[in-house]
Amino acid sequence: MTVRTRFAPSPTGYLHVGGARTALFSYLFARKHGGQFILRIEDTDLERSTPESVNAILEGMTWLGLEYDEGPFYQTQHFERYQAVIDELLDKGLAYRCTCSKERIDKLRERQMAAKVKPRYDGHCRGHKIDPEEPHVVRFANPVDGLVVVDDRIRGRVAFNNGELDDLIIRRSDGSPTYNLTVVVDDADMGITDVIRGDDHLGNTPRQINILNAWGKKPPRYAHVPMILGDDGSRLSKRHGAVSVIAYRDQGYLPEALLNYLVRLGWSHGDQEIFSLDEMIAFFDIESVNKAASAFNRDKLDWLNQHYMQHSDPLRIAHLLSPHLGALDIDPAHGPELTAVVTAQAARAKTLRELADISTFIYRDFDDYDESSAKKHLRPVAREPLARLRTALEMLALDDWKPDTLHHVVDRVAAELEVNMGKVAQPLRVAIVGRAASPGIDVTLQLVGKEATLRRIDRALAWIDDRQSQN
RNA sequence: GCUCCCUUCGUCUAGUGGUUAGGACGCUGGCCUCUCACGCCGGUAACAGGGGUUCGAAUCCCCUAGGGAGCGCCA
Repeated sequence: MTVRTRFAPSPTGYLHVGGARTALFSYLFARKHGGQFILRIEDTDLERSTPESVNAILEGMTWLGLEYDEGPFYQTQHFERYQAVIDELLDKGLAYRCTCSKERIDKLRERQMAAKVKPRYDGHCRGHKIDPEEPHVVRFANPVDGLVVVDDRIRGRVAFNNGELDDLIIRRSDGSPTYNLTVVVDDADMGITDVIRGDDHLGNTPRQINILNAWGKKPPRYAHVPMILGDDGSRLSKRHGAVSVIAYRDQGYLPEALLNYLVRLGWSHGDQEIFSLDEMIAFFDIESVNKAASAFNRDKLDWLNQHYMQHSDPLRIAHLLSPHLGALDIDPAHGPELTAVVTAQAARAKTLRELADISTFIYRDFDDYDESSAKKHLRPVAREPLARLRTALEMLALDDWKPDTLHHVVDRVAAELEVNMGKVAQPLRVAIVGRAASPGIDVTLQLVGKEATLRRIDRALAWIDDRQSQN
């Protein structure tokens, strides 16, 4: 039987990192076994489902590159099928109509909590003859005794006592089917062989297995993956920063970095940290996913993101960087080759956004000098080196405005003045960049260009003079 | 309250009866060096606690503690 997995989010919000990891695991499992990965939107909650959320989920999946072979399917389009199955269950006496009021159920729950027992429906309407015309819900007649065993690929064997389970509602009084019924029907109809989902569903699994068994279908294999926690160990939420996959994109993270980060959360392959998608597919093993929840750690994501910015094709990074420059009102067309910027700066930033941020000096004059940098390097002693640099650089032909010649010029000025390279390069750097950090001085000058370089040296000279005259 | 699940450095993890408990992020010392990064070398730091089983337990069993999820006419 060929493996078929699915990712089945409910469209009540964006695609968050926990869902993304579940999707990734399902995707990898399917790919590894040469099977299919299916996307199914669980939109049966008409109240909370929105088309915006559907779009956000699809957008997130696309950005991550988690390609599905079938779908997206929408449960709202399967309503007739669900009704048919419920009717079938009703006909066979595997489900029954129930007219218990919410008030009665609430009271029952209250009493049970007070008696320190697990709140559950008491089967009051079981065996009652109820007129289908009367307002009612349909409940699944759960087995009263015996054991349901979930043979989970991650959790191992988890047994539930049927006595703990109650007769869950499978059709609401408005006629709509409920979650536990719809998943079961869709998974069976779609031939899903392996259900990989969040472990908040572990408790639903025995109920679903019971429905499947009653209905005469073979349950799929299950794998319940633990949840992702915030960096403080509590449930991941907005207050931990971004949880939406799209927010990571907007902040300048690379999809491969997020994927790589996520795959290592709860799973490992020896000591390997860096995984291409192909390697993930080759090595991923659902059985070795950890049982414990894990905390999301931004620092490690940053490290991976920088790694990929540094080691990916500069042309691709350049394309992805472009919009971030645009957000800073910079048109990269007016400047050096973007790939040159990427090559020079990638090792200096954690995100594309930061990469854009530290590269603005290449495109336009900075506003103010970084205070401590200017104080340290634009002192009166820097006047002479800067003046000499200006003269020497001005004489350079545009064709010679290249790293090696530029390096020679700076080197020569330092030699003439019999000072260290740093005494010359640092004032120059602050003059050009506005602060004391940038790529090598030769590369920095090349990226900025001759015209801006001379202009900024003049500005620095004026600044030094101005400052001196004030004292 | 009840049911189920979980517990190795701060964090992600390796480890499946015998290891100086390994790697990675972070932090940190150094090297490289025109700066900042990158890179390289080194350091810091963990088996939740208690009982067993065993010649020997991070590894097996039990208990305790702590954490989590579920107990919807949500998914």
